[in-house]
Amino acid sequence: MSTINDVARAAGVSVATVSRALRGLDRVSPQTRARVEQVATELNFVASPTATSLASGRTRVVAVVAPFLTRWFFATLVSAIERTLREQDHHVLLFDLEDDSYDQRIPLTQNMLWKRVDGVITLNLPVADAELELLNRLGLPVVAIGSPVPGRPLVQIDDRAAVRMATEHLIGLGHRRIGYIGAVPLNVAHVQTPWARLDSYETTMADHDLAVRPDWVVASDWTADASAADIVPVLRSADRPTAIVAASDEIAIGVIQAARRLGVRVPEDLSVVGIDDYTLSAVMDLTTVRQDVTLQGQTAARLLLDVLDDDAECVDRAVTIPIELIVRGTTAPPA
Amino acid sequence: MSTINDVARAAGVSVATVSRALRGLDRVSPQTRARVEQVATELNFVASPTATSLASGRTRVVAVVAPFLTRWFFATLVSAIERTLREQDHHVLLFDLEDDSYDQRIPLTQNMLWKRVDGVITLNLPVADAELELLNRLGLPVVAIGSPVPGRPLVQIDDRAAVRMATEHLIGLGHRRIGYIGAVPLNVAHVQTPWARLDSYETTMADHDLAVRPDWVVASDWTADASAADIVPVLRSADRPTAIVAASDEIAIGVIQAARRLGVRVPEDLSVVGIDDYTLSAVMDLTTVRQDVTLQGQTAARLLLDVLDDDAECVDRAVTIPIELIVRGTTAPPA
DNA sequence: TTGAAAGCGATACCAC
DNA sequence: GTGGTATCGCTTTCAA
Repeated sequence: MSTINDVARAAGVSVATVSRALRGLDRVSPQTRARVEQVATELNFVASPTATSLASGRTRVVAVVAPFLTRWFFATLVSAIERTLREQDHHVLLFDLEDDSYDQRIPLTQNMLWKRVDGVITLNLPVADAELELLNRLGLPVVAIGSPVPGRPLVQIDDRAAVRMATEHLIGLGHRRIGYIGAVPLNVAHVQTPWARLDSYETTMADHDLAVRPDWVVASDWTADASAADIVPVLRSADRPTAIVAASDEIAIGVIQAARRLGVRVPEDLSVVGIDDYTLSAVMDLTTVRQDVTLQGQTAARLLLDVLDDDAECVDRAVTIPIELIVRGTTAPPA
Repeated sequence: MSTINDVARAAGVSVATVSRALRGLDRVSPQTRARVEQVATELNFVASPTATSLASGRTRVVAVVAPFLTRWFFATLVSAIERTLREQDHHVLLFDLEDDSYDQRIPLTQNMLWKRVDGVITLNLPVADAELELLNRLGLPVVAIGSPVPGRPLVQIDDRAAVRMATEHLIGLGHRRIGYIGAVPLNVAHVQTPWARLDSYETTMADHDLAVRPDWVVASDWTADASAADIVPVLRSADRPTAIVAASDEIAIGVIQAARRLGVRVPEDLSVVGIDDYTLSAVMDLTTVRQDVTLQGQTAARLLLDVLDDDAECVDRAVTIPIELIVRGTTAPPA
């Protein structure tokens, strides 16, 4: 492949001129630019990004850092981010910090980021102190989604409002005996979303003078498989709740399947509401609070691009993406 | 941050020695190496990957190219690839070629790859002629998953065997009236997996002297929402099949939900079998042919690393990952 | 075992 | 407008 020297030689100009011409800078005559562009095309010239980065100090690459990837929420975010960045000629370097030993994760390191990326987008990633110090020391712009990174802009939904919306939907239908699934196991206690959601459930119940029964609040990792197992004792008990708020749609689907297996009819015997509006939620006819995940990804990417392009201040701003109740078939008034 | 010069100065040696010492090359005395390493640590030195790449010609970055990302299959692959590559100090540059206009995709370009990555892994990506020519011209090692790239190694499952396994499971249960969903709409006719699966269904039926009824072969894009809608006419017809082979688990889930809505009991009135063993398949109690997606990703990554490390020949090899029938509750003998 | 110096392929400043 | 050239930070001969 050809270098800028080849182009310069073939076009009969200097490399400086080629560089200017191809990057659309001014101080290049139209004829010169045209000739250079033509030669570049003929020679299949594309500037070496590695050389460009070394000289300019910018990589046009953004690190996207996720604690998992296989979950729908994260994959959707990554997709949205990638496409938004690409529109501005930026690329995504992806880090899946999942460890083989569950309940742990790989830490962010200098060697993942240093001189490799211009900025970072974290996806629901609670950062450790050492990581925070690293990001600050490297002077990297960061935008957080979901879980905040101290001092950095944050894109999120209002978790409390989402759960309140779900819970009050059930209350509005006449439910009084309402359980909750999605309390966090201790090992992920540093993630805030689960806490905020659980707390909002409790607050909302209290606001309506409804009792929170400890045995109706069940912990579960956020998979359908686990929740299907974890909810069984609640559904089996003689006096069970008439409705369940699930912290996510995947959890909700687990609950629905468990109910079906136990002969508990949804929604006649049990109403179930989730949060997310996951890919399968429509087909499962699941009532849910929708969050626009793609919009969250786009917003974060644009926020970061603004900082990178304008060298603008990386403000400690928080953007909250609206949510929306989608009533479908898994909720109904209690029997 | 510090450069190799800072380290050299602080350690009282030349940059050449620092370079050798830190990369573990020989011809460095143990004492020198120790001193250099210590100084490097003290100064938080990490070699600039951009400078290293320019000098060495290698980026230690691999492009992972997918037509979608939000689908479970692709996200799982990407995750496996990222983790495998990271173990060998390689990174993933991610490209989601999905276009806003559905049924189309962004093409691979020189500027995505040239001097930016050392190799490419394609995920179920049928490459156009121009793209193939580009990959060859750039001399990039490529490993394909799912959809082959001519002349390059391929990691796949045996789609035909998978569908045969699913179909014969139904036949073995006594079914004779077996339908199929997952034929491709015309706009994605270039993807081969759907064709292979459909063809295998037809062949298997023929091998067992069973009729393939055209009205029981339904086209559908591969989402649960679509399949739930597309299967309705079949389920509604007076003489409907007693069993359905779905080209994927997501499709199968759509079928099951449609059946439920229409009052068709699964598996009493209708058996359903899928392919994948998707995240929700267990909780949905879906009989399926499992494919190990993580293993496919790992295998592809290792294949590519072999080529990159050993400068080995990029053989036109095909690795077929085994599949396995998982019998669960959505299949049973016909009434 | 170590060091000097020539690349790698662009950018960007400063003359002209 | 255009060209010369120092510079980015490392790798890699080649000598010593």
